Amino acid sequence: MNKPAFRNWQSVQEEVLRRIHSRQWPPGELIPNEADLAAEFGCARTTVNRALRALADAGLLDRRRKAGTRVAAQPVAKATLDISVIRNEVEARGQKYGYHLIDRRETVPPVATSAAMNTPIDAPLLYLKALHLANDRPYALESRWINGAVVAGVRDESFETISGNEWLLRHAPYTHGDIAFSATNATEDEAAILDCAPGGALFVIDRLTWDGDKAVTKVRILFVPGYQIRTAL
Amino acid sequence: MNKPAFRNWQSVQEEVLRRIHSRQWPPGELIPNEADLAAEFGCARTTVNRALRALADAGLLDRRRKAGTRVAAQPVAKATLDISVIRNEVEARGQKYGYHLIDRRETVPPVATSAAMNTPIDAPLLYLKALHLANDRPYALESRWINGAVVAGVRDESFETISGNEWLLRHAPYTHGDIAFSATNATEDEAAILDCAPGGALFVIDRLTWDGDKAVTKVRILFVPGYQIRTAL
DNA sequence: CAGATTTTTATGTATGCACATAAAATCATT
DNA sequence: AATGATTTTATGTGCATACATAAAAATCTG
Repeated sequence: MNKPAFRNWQSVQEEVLRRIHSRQWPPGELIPNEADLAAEFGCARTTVNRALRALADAGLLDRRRKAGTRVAAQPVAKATLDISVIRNEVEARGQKYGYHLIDRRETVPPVATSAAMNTPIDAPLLYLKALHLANDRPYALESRWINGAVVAGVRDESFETISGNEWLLRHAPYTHGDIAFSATNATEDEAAILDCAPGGALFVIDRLTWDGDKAVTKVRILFVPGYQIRTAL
Repeated sequence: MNKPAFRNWQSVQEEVLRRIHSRQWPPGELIPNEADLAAEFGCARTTVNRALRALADAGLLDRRRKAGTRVAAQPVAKATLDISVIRNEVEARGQKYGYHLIDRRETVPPVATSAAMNTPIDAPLLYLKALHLANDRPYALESRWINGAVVAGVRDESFETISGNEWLLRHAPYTHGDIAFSATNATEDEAAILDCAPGGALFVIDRLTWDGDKAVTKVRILFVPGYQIRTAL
């Protein structure tokens, strides 16, 4: 075997990928250790490590100290979705973005909401309901609860020209959150707002955001029928 | 300022994260360069680099050569979904997994399918339709087209005891693919199979897998109403 | 032989150094 | 002032080395 000289970690990664795809290293198989690969590729172990680590991050390799590195038996496809600001999403499609505030009030939320956000059962929260538009057509309906006790200055914001989405991103720090995707049938109300048939299948994003142990905001976004969120594998 | 001694890249990352979350480094702001941070943290620049690179990968920092590193103005939340084998998904919930093959035939697909898979319009493909069960209840309905010209040995597999999902993972190499999530209303047929109301909102995963420039398989999976896919941010 | 202990080994990471590279900033030239 | 060449600078990466750490494997011990 001549030495093709793998001079950078990307080329090493490509070669490893090639071997995985070609089944030269089939799923589940133990691959040579870093030192050996480094010798074979004619580069430093650091470089091999970088390449393998990236592949492990991507879910294609399983690595364990001492046990070695093996090709993932079931490459848990990691679909990385970019959940951007809706405005950006719409504009990225080359469409005109529009925003319309439907409701804004400070009120005591349903118990399910205060429970999920871990707020006192009788504590009022700020509620926002707004419609996002693409080329003047309904695009997504956002219903949001904001914890005014955590987010400074929300009560002074009318949200008539900026969505909770964007405002919070700019003003509310957060440490972590979780997100869920699902599908639901449009209620009569929702159908009227989104200009679709009642019962239409809506794509749903539910998101709960925390700053330490305090809930910042809980939002549910309903997308019009036909909406797709896509990504490469 | 005393020196807290940041001895590893994780602790550096934590500190940087803390400064971002606390708005000490607000969104859009340029942060000190690697060398300065290394000096401040009392570690090597390499270590700072590792920490910042990881954060950039996560979408929290924007980095450009010479221009420096700044806090992402709009931290595109990257939701990383683990699309595992359905069997694993079910079993991970502690439920009993079941599988039932509904249909298997070799036939010429609809033009939309052959177009998407870039196969000759009159070329027959292998079609599979199967139901995944959790605790003996319908869980997901899989409809799949497989390119027999690309996948060796598919024609010899009955798929009566193993899903296309798992079989392909073990036997068919692939280089890339794309995936889309959406919502749809259950047809009469689908409702009957999934034991739900016709028109019920189903969560949909569409996936198209390639090996180089040849399509390997195209699959649509419909999940029963109520299905959620979730992840942390 | 079971169970505890030690050894071995592959990955994980910190460091100093060197150089590559992209892009902003500056300077030179017309 | 517009254009183009040059310098500067922050990030990107490679490498040799050293040591840390987890976990498998081997060894010891009762």
